[in-house]
Amino acid sequence: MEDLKYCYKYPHPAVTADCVIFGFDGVSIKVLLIQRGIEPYKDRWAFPGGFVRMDESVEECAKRELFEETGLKSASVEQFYTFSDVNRDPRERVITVAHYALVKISEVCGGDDAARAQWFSFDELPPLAFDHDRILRVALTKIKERICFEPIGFELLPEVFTMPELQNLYEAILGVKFDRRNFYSKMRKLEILTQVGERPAGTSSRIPILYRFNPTKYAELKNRGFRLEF
Amino acid sequence: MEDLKYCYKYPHPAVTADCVIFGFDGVSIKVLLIQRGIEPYKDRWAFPGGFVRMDESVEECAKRELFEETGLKSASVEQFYTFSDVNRDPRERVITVAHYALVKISEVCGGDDAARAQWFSFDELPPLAFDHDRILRVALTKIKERICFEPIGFELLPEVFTMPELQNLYEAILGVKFDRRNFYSKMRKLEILTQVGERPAGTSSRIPILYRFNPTKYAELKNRGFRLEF
DNA sequence: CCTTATAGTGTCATTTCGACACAAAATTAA
DNA sequence: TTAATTTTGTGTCGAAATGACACTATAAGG
Repeated sequence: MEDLKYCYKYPHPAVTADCVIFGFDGVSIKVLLIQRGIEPYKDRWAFPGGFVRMDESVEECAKRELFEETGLKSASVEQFYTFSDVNRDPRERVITVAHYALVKISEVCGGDDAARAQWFSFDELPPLAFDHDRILRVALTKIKERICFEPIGFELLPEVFTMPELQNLYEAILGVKFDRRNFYSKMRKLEILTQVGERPAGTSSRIPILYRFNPTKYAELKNRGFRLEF
Repeated sequence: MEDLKYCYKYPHPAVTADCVIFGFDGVSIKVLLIQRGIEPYKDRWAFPGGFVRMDESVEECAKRELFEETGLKSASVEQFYTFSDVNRDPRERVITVAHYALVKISEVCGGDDAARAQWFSFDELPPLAFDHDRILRVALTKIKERICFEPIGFELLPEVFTMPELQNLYEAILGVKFDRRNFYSKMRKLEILTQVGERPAGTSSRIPILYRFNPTKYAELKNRGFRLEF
């Protein structure tokens, strides 16, 4: 018999923090999953996550687990929903605060810490542990909502990117197609992009222009209040 | 010494569900608070809420506590954020899943169950217990975001209401002023309002037209996908 | 009875949105 | 090598939406 040394007058649920990690490879959105090494759901794929310690908030827990299990240090870890169905974990009552993180996919491709971590696109998802399929669906919904208020795309793209890449990202997240020319002018009007280097030729070329996200301009824009319409 | 009969191998936080209840009296937004009868923060005002039982989800808990403490049975109870700062409760580690509810203010004015419940507007708020002032600020932010996607106003207004009332509600929530005439045409174009009865006079009168929210029309609109712009 | 405040409606200029065509350079195929 | 194709960047133009604004009628208040 194990020693049960933490005792309470009333029953307490366990609390975990899980982390849905989104990446973008230039074409489609990916999710980072970890293959479980222990029961329950041994060998099934799941989101990084773990039990909340008594000296950390759930956000801190999510960041810690993210780092421990994937080596990632992402600033943009944000909770989006708390899943509390009574039987969502077969071991005991576990309530999980689900977070999402947006990372540049290059930061984790060298899987040193992340021996059992792997990127999946949505059309090749393996069966997930626990209720993680539901968590993923909710995460996607929240991301879609958020992209209309904040240019979260720039956390998914490399430092320097092209306009077609940015459009692909928006199309992949929202699941729609945009007119390329209208997307260009809309983005240019926001004035949150800085052109990097010179355009290769005089007027137009097939080599795309490189851009960088301009956080200063974005802060100004956000202060004025705005809405990204798509 | 009390009997501590629920024991675990690892420490578990307590989990509560709190409920920020919004109402609207035709002029300004109100919050329903309950005066605490016990320590800690005895006699301070707080949101209805309580500990999550092992056989209920946090949403069920929020609805149950809401009913037990105010007599309200509101369908629109929705979680919006989980607060997990380590020392937010002096008794023990308590993580709370915060919800908000939108209710018609008339449903609770007869305070039978709610002896210690009282509506407050934002400019006359008493000091709140725990971190409930922070919870309220976050709740307000979430409500503002949501009103742009769903016509939540109708859960706050009586069954039958006037256009000026509806505009006052939007202005109170978003904290801005709209041009009355533009607001009218924008609302009329949505086609989610049904006129109730006849207009008093031939062309214009000072007696406002009564409207009712049309859930069928709204469902159609929502299926098409839409955005309330303000 | 007169003044004031509020309710309803429509106009019009400006801006935005969304469909669309063209030219230049790189890639691919022949 | 040459021609066809793909990709990138930019501008136009009509339709639709936005936002400022004026007028009339009636109820309320003094």
